[in-house]
Amino acid sequence: MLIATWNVNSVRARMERVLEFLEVHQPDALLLQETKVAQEQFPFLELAAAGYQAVDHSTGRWAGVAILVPDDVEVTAPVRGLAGEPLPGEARWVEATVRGIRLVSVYVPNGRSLLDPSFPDKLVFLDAMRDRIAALAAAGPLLLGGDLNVAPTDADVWDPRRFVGTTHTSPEERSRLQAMLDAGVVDLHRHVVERGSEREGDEPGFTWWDYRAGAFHRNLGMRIDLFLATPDVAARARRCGIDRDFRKGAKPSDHAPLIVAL
DNA sequence: ATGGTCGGTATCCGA
Repeated sequence: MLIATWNVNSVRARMERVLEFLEVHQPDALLLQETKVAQEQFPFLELAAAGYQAVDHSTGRWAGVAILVPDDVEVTAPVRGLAGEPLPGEARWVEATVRGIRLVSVYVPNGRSLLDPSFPDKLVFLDAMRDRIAALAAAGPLLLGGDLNVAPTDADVWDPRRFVGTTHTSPEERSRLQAMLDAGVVDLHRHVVERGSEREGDEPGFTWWDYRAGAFHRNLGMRIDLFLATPDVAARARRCGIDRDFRKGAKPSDHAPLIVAL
C-alpha cells in the first residue's frame, strides 16, 4: 500500500504533474495541499479519467486540501474541517478512511511572521490539531500527512541561524508539534530513516525549496511536509522518502511529494 | 536569499 502527501501549489496549475505522479506511483492515496481552487472548479473529471476519485475540501483561491483514492478503493466517513480551527473557511483539514486507516490531509497556516496577526491563529490551529490527533490516535490506525509549516528540528532547515526569530522554527511552534507527538504519533519520515538505516548522513531530506535564487539546486530547503502516524501504522512502513523528480522539470511545485510504502 | 519565482487573478497579495 502506497500513500503520498504533496503540497501541489494549485491543483489546476499542477494537473500535468499530478497525473504524472498518479501514473508513475499509482498510490492508494494521495493527500493534496494548496489545491487553490473553488470546489466547483476542482478537476474531478480529469482525475476520474485517470482512475481516481477525490474527497475534496477546497473553498477558493487559497489553501484547500483533498484526498485522492483509486476508483475501486472504498472511501468512507469523510470529514471536512477541524474542530477548533480559527478560520474554518480556509479549508485546511480533510479526513477519510481508506483500507482501515484514518487518513488526514492538512495544510497548516504559514504564520508569515512572529508579529503577524496570523501567527497566533497558526498556534491555535496547531493546538486544535493536537486535540483531534489525540482522539483519532486513540480510535485506531492513523496516518496524517501534510504541510505542517513547522520544521521539527534545526537539522530540518538549511541554515538554522537564518531562522532565528522567524516562523517555522520557533519554540511556540515546535512545542506544539511535540505535543502532537506526545498525543500518540511518530514523525514517520524520521522514524523510518532512523530505524532502517544507520548510514551517516542519511537524514530525512528537505521537502520544500523556494522557487527563487536557485534554492533547489543549492539545496537551501526545509523539511516541513510530514507524515504523523500511529505506532501500528509506523510498524508497517517499509520505506519513506521524497521523490525529488517532482521538484524538477516543467512546472514543478515548490514542494516535493513525500511517499510511504506500507 | 528578506527576494532573483511562482500562483491566483490582479496591476497586488500570499508563500
